[in-house]
Amino acid sequence: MATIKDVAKLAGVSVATVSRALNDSGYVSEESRKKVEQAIKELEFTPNEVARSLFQKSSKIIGLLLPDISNPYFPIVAKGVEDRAQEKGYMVILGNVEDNPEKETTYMKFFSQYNISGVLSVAVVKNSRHTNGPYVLLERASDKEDYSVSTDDVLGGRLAAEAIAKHAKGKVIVIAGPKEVQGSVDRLIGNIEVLKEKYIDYEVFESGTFQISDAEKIAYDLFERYTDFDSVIASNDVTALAIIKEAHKRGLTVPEDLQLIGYDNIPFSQLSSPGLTTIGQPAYDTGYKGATLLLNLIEKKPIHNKKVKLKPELVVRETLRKES
Amino acid sequence: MATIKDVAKLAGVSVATVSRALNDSGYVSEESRKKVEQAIKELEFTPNEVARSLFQKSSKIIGLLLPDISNPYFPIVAKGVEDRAQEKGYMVILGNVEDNPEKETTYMKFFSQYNISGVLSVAVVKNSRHTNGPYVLLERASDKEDYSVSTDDVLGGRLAAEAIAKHAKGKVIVIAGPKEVQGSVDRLIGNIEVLKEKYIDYEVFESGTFQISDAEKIAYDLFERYTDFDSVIASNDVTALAIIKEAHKRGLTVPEDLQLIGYDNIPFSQLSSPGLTTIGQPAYDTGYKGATLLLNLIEKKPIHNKKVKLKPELVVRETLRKES
DNA sequence: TTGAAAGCGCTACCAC
DNA sequence: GTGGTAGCGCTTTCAA
Repeated sequence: MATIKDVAKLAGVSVATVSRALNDSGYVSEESRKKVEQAIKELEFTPNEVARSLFQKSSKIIGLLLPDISNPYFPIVAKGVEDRAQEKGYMVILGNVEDNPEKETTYMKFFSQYNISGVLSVAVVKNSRHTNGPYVLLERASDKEDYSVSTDDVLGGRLAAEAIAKHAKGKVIVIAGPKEVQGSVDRLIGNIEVLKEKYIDYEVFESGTFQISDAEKIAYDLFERYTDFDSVIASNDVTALAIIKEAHKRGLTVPEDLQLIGYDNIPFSQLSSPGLTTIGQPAYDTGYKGATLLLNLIEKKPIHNKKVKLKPELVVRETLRKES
Repeated sequence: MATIKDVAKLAGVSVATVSRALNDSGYVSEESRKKVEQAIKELEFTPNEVARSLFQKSSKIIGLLLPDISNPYFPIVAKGVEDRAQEKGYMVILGNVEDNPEKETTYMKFFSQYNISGVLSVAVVKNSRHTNGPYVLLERASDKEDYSVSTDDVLGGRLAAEAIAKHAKGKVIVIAGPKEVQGSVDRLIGNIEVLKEKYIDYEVFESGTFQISDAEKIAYDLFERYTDFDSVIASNDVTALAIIKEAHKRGLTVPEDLQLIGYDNIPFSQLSSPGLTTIGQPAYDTGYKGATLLLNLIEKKPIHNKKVKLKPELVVRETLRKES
């Protein structure tokens, strides 16, 4: 690897001049610039970012903390982050924290050891802000956090309940996600608001988890616990998919015997059969806009909007009954 | 952030001693070590990895190149890599290259700028070895590559075909993945070997892609093109799931009218209904063992096995007919 | 407009 | 056993 010294020698100037040319800082004569550019090309020189960040105390890397990379929703967020980061010449380091505060702490420590310039977090843990640097919360915004991009979950909850309400005949079961997650309580609020407005009979089933591995158990428990329902509002797509499967196992047809709606619009909700009607979370946008916000913070650009709110939308497929 | 100098001052020793204590290199008296440890604790000192890597010309970061992070198979691989890396105190930087050689080049350049100590690649692009450092290929091993961990795809292909053959009545359609990918040609070889051995009527349908977005089109084309088949061997689970859906749309029941088998055992194959019978690729193990191999390479430990081969296995669920 | 030189935090050599 | 110091590759004063 060629260094800035090699470039300087070849170009017949000092390293200081090369550095200035590299960063467009200070004065460099047209002539010197030409010579430097030529030398850079010849040596295939690329600046060593490690040395650069040692001096600047900040590297062009951002950290991304995800709760569960095997849940297909998060890779999409990650892709949004990655795309935006790459546009701005940043790399992203990914940390899978699995709702484990210890892993989160470990990562935050790593991050600061590497002079990471900012972090994006979808982690669930409260008070997890172990950094003084730029930090933006994704998806699970709390009131106290300064910067965040999240989806209007109350609205999403309303959308889901409205869609279900239109064709509900019997009781509606609402599956509630973990109470610690603001987003899932908001959805529940939205669900219930609508159900009450329309005087629809419902019951809330606490599932208390978002982990993919538990979805099947939830589905099983649901049918063991209740019998007199014909509609369910699931807390996420994974759960909804598990419920479809369990319903089929029990000889029920979807949506005739049981209609249901998911939440997230993960890629697979499209491939299930019947295709899952769900609420689309703008996963990619969340990542992309989150990264944009973070990068603006890092570059100390003026921020118009500390809390970006995205809108969810109803994605109609085949798990809701037709007009009845 | 406290630095090594602060520690030295507080402990009343030189920075050299602190460094030795930190790295267990050279002699440090018990007394000095105690004082240093005390000072470290007091100042909450953590070594600056950037400075360390500037000197060592290598950071405790490994790069992971993935072809498509939204394909649920890859996040599992990533998790295996991440777990192993974290055990050894390494971080992983993730790059989503989307079978795009340019993005791959960009990442490799980033990696070298950050003195990354090694890279793990599941990327499809040939001759993509833009590095002289430790490099291990995952999943898509070619003959020429020195280090790799991959699954025995011919065996996987055989397993799939054997399972299908047991209950095939009419023609079997074999969906072939992209020819550029060694793994998918190997699977096809395995498929055909068995089908020929058993004198089963089959046809090969070239799909030419692994991208999730194309799966539905492939499924549609399949039914438009052929009518006289009752079994399909899909090139991956995503495609298989799309075929189930298309079959249902056309009023066919699975597995009675159409039996099929996937490949990969992605998490969702379990949640589909009926549950998808498939060939399990040891995704997590691939990542975990790949990282182990890479880390051994980095630490210049003796390598027993340059090309690790993992065994696929049949995962029986509900898309194959019972004994007929 | 340019270059010499200091220094970012750390490691490793060498002398004591 | 220990400490002084050079130097990793870069940026940024400061003088010239």
